Amino acid sequence: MPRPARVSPDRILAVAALEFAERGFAGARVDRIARRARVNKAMLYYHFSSKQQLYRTLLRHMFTRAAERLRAVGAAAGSPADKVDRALAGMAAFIEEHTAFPRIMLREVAERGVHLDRETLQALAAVPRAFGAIVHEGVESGAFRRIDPMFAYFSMLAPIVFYLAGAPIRHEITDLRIADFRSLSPAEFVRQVQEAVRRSFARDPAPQRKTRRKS
Amino acid sequence: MPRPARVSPDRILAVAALEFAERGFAGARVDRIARRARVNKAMLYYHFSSKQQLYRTLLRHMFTRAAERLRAVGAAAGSPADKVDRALAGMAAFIEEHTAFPRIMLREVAERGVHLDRETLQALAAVPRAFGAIVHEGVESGAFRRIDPMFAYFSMLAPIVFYLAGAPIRHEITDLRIADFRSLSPAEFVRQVQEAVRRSFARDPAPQRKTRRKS
DNA sequence: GTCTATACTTCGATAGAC
DNA sequence: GTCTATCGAAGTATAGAC
Repeated sequence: MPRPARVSPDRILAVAALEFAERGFAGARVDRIARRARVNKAMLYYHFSSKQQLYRTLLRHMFTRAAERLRAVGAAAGSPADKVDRALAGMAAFIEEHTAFPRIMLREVAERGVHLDRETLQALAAVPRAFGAIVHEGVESGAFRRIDPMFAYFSMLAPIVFYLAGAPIRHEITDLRIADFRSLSPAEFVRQVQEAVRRSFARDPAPQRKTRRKS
Repeated sequence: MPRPARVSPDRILAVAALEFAERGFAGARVDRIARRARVNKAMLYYHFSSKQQLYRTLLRHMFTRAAERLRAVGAAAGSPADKVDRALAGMAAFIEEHTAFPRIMLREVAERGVHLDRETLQALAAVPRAFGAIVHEGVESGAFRRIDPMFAYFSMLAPIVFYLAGAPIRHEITDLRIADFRSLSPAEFVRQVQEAVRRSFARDPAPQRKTRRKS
């Protein structure tokens, strides 16, 4: 290892994460990113050829890290149910460490992924795939009922992303005395999701009424 | 009723929903909204005093309609479990009728509600409140286990919003042959959520292992 | 690799006639 | 209520010295 080079690209990426999370791609200002990263604009354009390129690089990094974390959970020892618990807790921890992550994901879903190129989409796809591997193992081993992996992914991750990212709005509503939206702490919320998922995925729950419901 | 007045304000709002959903508040262009609504910019500013005012008016309308729909479900006859099913199906239908709605919600959560004033937050708060009323009834009547209303709201709605809004990205990933993300149809996905929520909310499921899990 | 200065474009909003 | 024309601010990106 020669030297701790690339200090300014890394600092630019860290600042860009905050800016893109806070304002979105269109609202983000290259000037502001450069200033807060303590480099000038020309320097930023020297490292990243455009605003879009900077954005894509940032997202690739984020998705890759999140997927690595999930793959580590999947590869570790434990029952499928334990892995699901740990995957949930792991993503919640990842989100609290990288608060920009859920906000950018929320925005990108709303934008239909228009800013993402093939490479970035590949990094993104690794996240649900890591989730899917865990769920698949549980289904194959008979620990879970037959569950669509994409359904599992969304029913697990979406509530956590939404709840954590939605905290400021709930606090605002509570502070203005519009309604009392004080509710579960993030940790407690994650436990509730774990509990719900455990019940939902379990192979043979208590025989409910045998009625079939329509839409 | 004198006349079908206010045709242009309504048309502006309809077009603005598409523009704000597509580009976000910062990315939305007032010029584009005016052109696509077939009014000129000065006319738009005559009806809505600013871009922000237009945005807030739009959101108030959307939230109000969604909440009304949910309150209708809550007020109708049926068991709490049936109402939960119908609330889920109702929100999915609402989203498919107003595709701008989930995208704007996603963005607004990411923005921490910075564009919303008191009146708009009031309209927003009515949505989880209508959900909460249904869940509360189920808990009180003993049909459901003790569930935090805010947890119920997020675990029900977030997957549907995310899944429906995320369809274009999944299709893109599938089309580029990065991964096969073809999965459940929207209707089938909603049924899966209904099934999962039924299992999760049920009062006394099959006694699982009595182990307690940590984080 | 790093800087200053600026070219070029597009935006939100308004003036003022009709 | 509706229009055309335009202002002033702010944006992305680059030129060119060091």
